[in-house]
Amino acid sequence: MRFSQLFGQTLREAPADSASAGLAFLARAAYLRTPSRLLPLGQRAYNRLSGLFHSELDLIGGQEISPDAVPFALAESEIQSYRQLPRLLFSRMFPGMSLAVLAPSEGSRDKQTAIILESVNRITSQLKLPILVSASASVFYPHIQGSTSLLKCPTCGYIEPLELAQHTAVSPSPEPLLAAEKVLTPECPTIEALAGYLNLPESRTAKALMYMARIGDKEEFLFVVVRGDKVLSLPKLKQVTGAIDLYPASVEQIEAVGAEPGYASPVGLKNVRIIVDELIPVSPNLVAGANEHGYHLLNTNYGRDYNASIVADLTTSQAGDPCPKCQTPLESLNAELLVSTERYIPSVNFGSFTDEHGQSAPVWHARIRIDIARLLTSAADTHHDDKGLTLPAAIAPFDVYLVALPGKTLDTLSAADTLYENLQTTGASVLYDDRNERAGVKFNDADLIGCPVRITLGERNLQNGMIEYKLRSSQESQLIPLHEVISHLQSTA
RNA sequence: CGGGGUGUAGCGCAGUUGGCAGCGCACCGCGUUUGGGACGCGGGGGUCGGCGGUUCAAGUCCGCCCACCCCGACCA
Repeated sequence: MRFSQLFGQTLREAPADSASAGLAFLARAAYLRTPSRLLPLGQRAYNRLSGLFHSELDLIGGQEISPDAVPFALAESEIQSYRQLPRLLFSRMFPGMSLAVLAPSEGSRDKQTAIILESVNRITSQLKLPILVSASASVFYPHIQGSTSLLKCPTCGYIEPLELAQHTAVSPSPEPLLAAEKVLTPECPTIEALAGYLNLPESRTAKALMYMARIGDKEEFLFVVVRGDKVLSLPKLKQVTGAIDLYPASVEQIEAVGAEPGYASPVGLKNVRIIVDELIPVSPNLVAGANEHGYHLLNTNYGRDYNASIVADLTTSQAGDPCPKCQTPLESLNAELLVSTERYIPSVNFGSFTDEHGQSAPVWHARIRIDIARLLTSAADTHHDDKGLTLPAAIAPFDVYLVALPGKTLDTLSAADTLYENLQTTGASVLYDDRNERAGVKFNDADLIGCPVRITLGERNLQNGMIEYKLRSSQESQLIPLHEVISHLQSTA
């Protein structure tokens, strides 16, 4: 590629709202304008990164399908026998890759997932990217400005996003159950107001949350109860209910099931799917709504006053909570999600097959999304210096940055043209800076864009038949005879 | 959800008591330069985030909305 033909220009100053140093350099170096708007240089780096994953997936039997082919639907129509499992499908669609594991059992699926994570790990270690793998098999890039909050155990290394971290089981409080009692609680539609009015800690209250859930092709009203001091985790609620989508119920929908917005309670509700957090059954004598405007009930107790169809861990953790593995207080950190893993509970819509014993069995699915665009920005955050990008050779947009400096007596430009042609015939990708610019401009852009090798053809050295050969990663350059450039490049590459 | 901030040329920014929309970089032309972001002269480029209001006159004042950034909090 001749630089004079390149689409997109380098910037002397980064956009003011650049989210990170790496993103600032990617914008300055004309790789991209925003993380989702790649320019040709950025697309080349993206393609190389994508190619690394493609090669790894080939090695472990991954097979590509078109981006709009739905793996669930394909499994239903194509999988008949246990001999056809497990399979790994993938498709490519910006900003990354979507993988689907189809397996004959939970164990097989998790094994396939682990194999994929090993492949991801080989690439991230090749690129020298520091990553964290969560207990739920997602991959994160730790970054101070990351948009995901993780909890990490400093002792055993347990890592999980805030919303998914498990809680340690709490044994029931020995407190005797008291009789329920209706009390007047004016102007107390929130837990904070209620706890303040009754002069009780928020942990002595039960909080009701109402959602409409899309489960399969049906819509269902969910009445969720968590303790007043806890925050509901929507991802956990999705997991335990199998809901694809959740959204808050409207006032009309709440009233339709017999509850009172602001003073809602599971006590006395009929024909409603009640789901409670696991802390509720072990927390006696909680204050809950009375389903009557302005009133709450003291001393409600799970099991005595109401029951639920599901009792599960439903709340978000926070820094300081005990590690579920070793009880050490968890620490929080920010990170970017690079690879997300979702493991599904089998469903009739996911396909079934005949197993070794002639019995019908459901297909187990996992979906893994690799965010290649974010991997690129993470690589830029990891690999840069004060002059620009220093991306690993495997994902740099070009192998060689060829600088031609015009001379007074020698025709350096046609010498550079020839070298450019010759380099390309060896298979090297070359960004040839043929612009009519001063040397400083070219060198600065070379540092900014960060191709692993820089070759400079100038009159000063060409008089002696030499060119200047410099690695982006090193400070010094070396002089090499012009006719040995190609062999030198091949021996060091 | 609340509070604060920002929004003006591709990028970075200035714009005072309301009075012709500016600067640096980038871009175009000519000339001089030419090994680490040159210089001179000339030039082009604007829905001042959007809608409405006040006013003879709004980038500027008022109201509403949108987007992004920072901080905080979070619910039936």
